[in-house]
Amino acid sequence: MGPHLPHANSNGEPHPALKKNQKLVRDVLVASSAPLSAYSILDLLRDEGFRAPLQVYRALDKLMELGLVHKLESLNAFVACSHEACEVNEPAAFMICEVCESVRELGDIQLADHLGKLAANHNFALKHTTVELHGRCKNCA
Amino acid sequence: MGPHLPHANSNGEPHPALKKNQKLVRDVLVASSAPLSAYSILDLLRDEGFRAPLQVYRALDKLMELGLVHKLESLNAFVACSHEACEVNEPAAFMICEVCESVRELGDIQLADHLGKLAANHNFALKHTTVELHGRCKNCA
DNA sequence: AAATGATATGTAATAACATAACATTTTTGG
DNA sequence: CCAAAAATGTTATGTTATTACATATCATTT
Ligand SMILES: [Zn+2]
Ligand SMILES: [Zn+2]
Ligand SMILES: [Zn+2]
Ligand SMILES: [Zn+2]
Repeated sequence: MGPHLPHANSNGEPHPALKKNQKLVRDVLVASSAPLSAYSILDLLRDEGFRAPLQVYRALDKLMELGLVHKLESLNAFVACSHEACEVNEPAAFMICEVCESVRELGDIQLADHLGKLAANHNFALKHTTVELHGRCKNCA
Repeated sequence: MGPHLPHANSNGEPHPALKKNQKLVRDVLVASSAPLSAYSILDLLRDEGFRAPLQVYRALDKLMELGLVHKLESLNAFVACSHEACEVNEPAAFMICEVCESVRELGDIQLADHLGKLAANHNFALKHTTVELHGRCKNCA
């Protein structure tokens, strides 16, 4: 706890407020080509001092809140956001390859629109959508 | 094959081949207004002789294969199909109320179409889609 | 009827995913 | 500096799902 902290934000980081654990978790997700489970992340961060699942889940919760990470419900796994951060404008869909495990995050306006109208037609107040497409990617077809 | 098998289907059942456990599991799902976790189903079937999770999971696997039951990935829970059985024509989407836990299964052709084209545009061989809408239903808004 | 093979079921143990509860440290704002 | 708030560390526990192996049931073949 040095007296004269440089005190971040002098840099151009889009999300300067990330804490140590949050940054570590985000980094392993960004570096990974496939989605990672919370426990995989835990294993990858043992050397950085991680000991318990909660350290991972707490970081993930915050990162998801910031739109920097998304959860793939059908895999119980997590991916870094492909964009700067989705935040308000939610991701529309994920295409998940069952062979190479690659994930592509799509921001299809028309799809979001369609789902919005679908909900409206049923007087359903839409809060959050989960759209996950499983199959084989271009390379693995 | 056997000489004189009555060979089911003399009755009007859409899926005559259901085994005892499969029928029990299906019945509790049909009777439930909310989706049920596998362990809830297990508890509900203690009196019928169920003792272990696998009895439930095996029945669920078969029922899902037949299109009689669907899994809600975002809840880790299961619902009976609202139709006779989805089988080939997959369900398009589920609207899930966060208040009353009601689930409405939708078979929106246009949505299925849109997702199909989206996949095709990316040379993605689509096998299965998960679309789950979270929010508040008409009654709970 | 007896043997076979395929499917369904029973049971115990364990793996995988996630949260509760509480103590301690760090950060932040006055 | 100080108090409040946020983040972290740690243990224990809860929840969801699968592996492994034994047994039973039923249709076909001998
Ligand atoms: Zn995103
Ligand atoms: Zn692939
Ligand atoms: Zn259905
Ligand atoms: Zn409702």
